[in-house]
Amino acid sequence: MSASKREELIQKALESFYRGGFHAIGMDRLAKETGVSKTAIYKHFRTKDDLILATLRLRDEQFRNWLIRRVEALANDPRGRLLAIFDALAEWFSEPGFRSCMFIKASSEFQTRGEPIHTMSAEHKTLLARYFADLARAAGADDPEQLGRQLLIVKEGAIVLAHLHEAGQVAKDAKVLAQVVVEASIKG
Amino acid sequence: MSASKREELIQKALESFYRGGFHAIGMDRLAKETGVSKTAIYKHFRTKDDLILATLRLRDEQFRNWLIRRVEALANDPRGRLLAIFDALAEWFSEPGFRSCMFIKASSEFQTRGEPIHTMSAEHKTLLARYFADLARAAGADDPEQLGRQLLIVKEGAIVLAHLHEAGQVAKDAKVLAQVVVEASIKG
DNA sequence: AATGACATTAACTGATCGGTCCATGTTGAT
DNA sequence: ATCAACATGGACCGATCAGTTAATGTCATT
Repeated sequence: MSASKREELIQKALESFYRGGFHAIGMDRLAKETGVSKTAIYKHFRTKDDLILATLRLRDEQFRNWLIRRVEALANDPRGRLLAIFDALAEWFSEPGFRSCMFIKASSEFQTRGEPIHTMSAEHKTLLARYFADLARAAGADDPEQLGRQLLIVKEGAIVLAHLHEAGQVAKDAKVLAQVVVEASIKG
Repeated sequence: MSASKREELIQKALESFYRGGFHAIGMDRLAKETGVSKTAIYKHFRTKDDLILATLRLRDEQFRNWLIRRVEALANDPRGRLLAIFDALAEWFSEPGFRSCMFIKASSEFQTRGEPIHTMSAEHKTLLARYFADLARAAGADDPEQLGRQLLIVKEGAIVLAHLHEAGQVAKDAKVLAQVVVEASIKG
């Protein structure tokens, strides 16, 4: 299997797991949906968990790249970018395929601390917190790390509720919330 | 099976599902863990989903009762109670058995809108938003519904992150965040 | 003591689980 | 043309899935 074929498999597995859930999607169904035979899958991934980890690595990269680019496109100054996070989120929520965050779902199904999938989910959130903190620092926040963590809390809460309630309303509430906390955290 | 026996079954099933996950816990294992035979379970619940719904109804009642009582115990004025939500959360996060929110996990495993379990999860969050809005109204918030929804966003985000990162730190960040937004939303 | 209503265990259904094995392609280098 | 290397589908493994059936056990009422 070529490297691009392998990436294609991971991408399709990602979509299947995202739509169907990790435990709910079996390897047989996955083989059918990806078009790659089970034997071929197990040539490249020792276990289902390994494949899940590969999809999460891809998702982490794709999501953070997407977010960073969207934020950069939507605003030019650091303070504006902190708020643009939530405009990007609103766009995501309104996509027809939106089904919450893959890592929230992963940590819901793999709950034990120390479990690789759980750890991977935690790391994804750590990287986001770091990105937010970098923006906060550039914007001159009094405590950029804290502001970063707070904005991450808002983001995660918004995702959970957008999946359950009216996503447009949730996005608006989250943005107003972000404005308030950013305002309060940047005295300059 | 007596009514109290039935409640006991639902309570034990709740704990099993909370610890193990909904798809991951099979009915055989559930029978073993609850001490109630599979036949007896199916006498009272048509399907596994029906049993899950019963556990969620119980959880909704227990969690909201617990939260309301904790909040009432921790503060006497409405404004203080809005913030006490996050002191109660901190207590919950530090419990050894804390494993995120049962409804976030339920909506992660049952993702389709309209599905009873998904709907039930959404309703739980709606009831919490209503409670928060009631407190916000009593505290004289400019837009109590909005403040209620915003505090719910903070709560859900904090739960997700407390499950992944250092729970104590998350609780502190959430409380500071809540203070800022409450401050900004109550001009009186 | 006999009866009826209920709970129980345990075997069983067909389907699916994660994972393996094998016999058959398909391919590229010699 | 041959051969080695690899990919393939599909059968297969024992275990488990949700859910059912039937035979046995328990117990209160009569």
